[in-house]
Amino acid sequence: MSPELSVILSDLTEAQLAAVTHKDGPMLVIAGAGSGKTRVVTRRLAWLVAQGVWPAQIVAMTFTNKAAREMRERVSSLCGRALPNVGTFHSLCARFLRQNIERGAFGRNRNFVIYDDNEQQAIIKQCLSQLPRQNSGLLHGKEISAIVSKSKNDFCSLGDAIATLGCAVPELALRVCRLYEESMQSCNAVDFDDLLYFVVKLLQENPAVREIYLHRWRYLLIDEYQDTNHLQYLLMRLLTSEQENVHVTGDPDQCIYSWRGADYRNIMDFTRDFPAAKIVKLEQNYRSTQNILQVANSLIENNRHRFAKSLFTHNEEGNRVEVIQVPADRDEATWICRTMQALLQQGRAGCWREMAVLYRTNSQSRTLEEALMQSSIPYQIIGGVRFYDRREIKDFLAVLRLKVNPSDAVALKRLLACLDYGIGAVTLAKISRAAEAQSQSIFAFLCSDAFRQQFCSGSGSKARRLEQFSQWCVTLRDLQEDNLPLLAARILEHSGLAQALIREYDRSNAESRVNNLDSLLSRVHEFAAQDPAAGLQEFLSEVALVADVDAHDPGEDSVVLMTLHSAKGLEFPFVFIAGAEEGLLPHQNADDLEEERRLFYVGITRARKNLYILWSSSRFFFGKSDNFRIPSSFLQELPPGTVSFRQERNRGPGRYPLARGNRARFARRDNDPADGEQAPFTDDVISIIQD
DNA sequence: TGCGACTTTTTTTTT
DNA sequence: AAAAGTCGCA
Repeated sequence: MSPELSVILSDLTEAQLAAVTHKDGPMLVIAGAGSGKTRVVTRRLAWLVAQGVWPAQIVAMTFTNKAAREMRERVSSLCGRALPNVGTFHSLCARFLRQNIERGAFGRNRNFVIYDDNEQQAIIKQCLSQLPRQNSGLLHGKEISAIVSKSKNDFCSLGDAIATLGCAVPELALRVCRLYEESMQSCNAVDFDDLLYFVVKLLQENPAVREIYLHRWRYLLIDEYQDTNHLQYLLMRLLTSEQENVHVTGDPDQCIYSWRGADYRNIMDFTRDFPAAKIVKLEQNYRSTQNILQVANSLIENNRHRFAKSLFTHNEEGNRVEVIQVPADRDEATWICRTMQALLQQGRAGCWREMAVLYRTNSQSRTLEEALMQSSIPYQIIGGVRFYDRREIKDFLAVLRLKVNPSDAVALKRLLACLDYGIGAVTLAKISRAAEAQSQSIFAFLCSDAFRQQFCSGSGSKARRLEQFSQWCVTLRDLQEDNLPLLAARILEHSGLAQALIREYDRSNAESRVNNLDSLLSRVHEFAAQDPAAGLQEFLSEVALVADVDAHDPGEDSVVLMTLHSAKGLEFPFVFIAGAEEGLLPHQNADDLEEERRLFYVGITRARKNLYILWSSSRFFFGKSDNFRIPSSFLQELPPGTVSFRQERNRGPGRYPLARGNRARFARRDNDPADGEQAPFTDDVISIIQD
């Protein structure tokens, strides 16, 4: 055996070895939480390369960039080769469409832009506002996006999607949905779902194109298969040839995205789809203590719809899982901080990054954040407001997008709102109509002489402002530069965004926003360094597809805060699950109790050593306090011998002085013990940790 | 026509 | 508590 191969095959159990050394034909790997799935997947990829498969013939699809990046890095360190086709469903499809979109009849060209949810909503609102007066207000933007998304993810007609989802005004909804698709096309834009939808359409309607890719891509691997939806299933089928070299891995107990169309029946039915499939079950857990695993097992056994599977471990028994009741959400946060500090002081935890707080909703992070700041505990929050969602960043991105794609009406509208030319929605609508009459994009029209004749010939200040804006557009259009970072810098400079920010905000506030603009520029630098051939368009594509979890930096020594959803695939020695209350976990709006249970299961199985589950008798919602919270019904499903329940009666004195208006103080990370705001739980915490 | 002050709604999870 | 949406004034 070559030394390389012996590394690839070292330290594997029999089951893992079977999964790793499977070459041709379909395979299903049912991989329980912590059973070494990532290891199996990366070893198999390296093994295929060692068998002589070209890296370019392997396609591996994941849900997050982080998972893809990790896979690429591990494989390249195992076999020294880079795998070019490892990526998320969305990024691989985006790349495919850049090369092939003009082969389909989608009305888009290769410069298409990807609209995120906010931009999608902007388009939908515009469509809604075009409706006759008496009809406005009958439909919500969210309803429309839900219909559009469902029709693509289920690959069904808009009419069917409307019927399934139910709508008070179905005909009207249908009209708006069609209007939406037209507007997207006229902006040369696609939404997230379109990325996959168009690829599936294209492969279906173009057998010749499909043949090319089947020949090029010989081995298909799909990670987290339990979370695939019908559209992704169709994509998988289209990319699988008669040889059926398709390898999927997943865990039905961790299907937590059914609200996005994920259907765990895909994984259940895999052997029906591919009768020749070999199945490997990985049931030994290498991550958690026996106690944690027992808690997880007995919880998930309450689900009726599942694939029989029971995880076991040879790890030590470990501490009992703690369930703690606190009086209020602030106390929950304080208790967590105190416990974290105690864990570190006692040397039980080696550093901050070994600890994570998981919760059901992003809004829960605020209270936790305040307590962490006050305790001077370094933290990173994953999710909530993304860097790329910040106002000033989106403004900057809008200029870049307009430069690449002059049809981007949403970007144009956004810019008019933030650069104060004093041009509002009404004027823009007028210009838009005039542009349409000339069958030009708005941006192209703004640059034209026709626009100046029509709108700038008057002598008023308005005509002057429009003329100035027209000039601004022309300059933007004509900016030329081969060097990507330099181009971005010149565009920013020309945009006048920084000046507009300084005008709008007081000095200190503007400063951090201008800094954010600069840090976007440095991201362009990093991007260009990584991929020198890439242009603005590639940068924008990548930016549109980054997820919250992708921002998680495991190298940074800080406590991690994130939703239970984002935590899938990660592990931490010490895990705190906050807000285990009825209405929150399970969430009141959830329509599948079993999925909520799986979500809790995912949270529990993230923990290696210690697991703390908290619930609070009162909590702030929508600015009001709910004082009658009851514990999650899931807590009753935990095995009593393995869990210890306790009630924390003390109220943290920190709650009152910190109530409001003191954010600025938190921002300074100085925790002065003399100010009497030390939390009162220290003794209790130590007793918990010692038992 | 544009903008600021007021009122209403919203928070489930995300590529 | 924050964001979005509505209304009315300059």
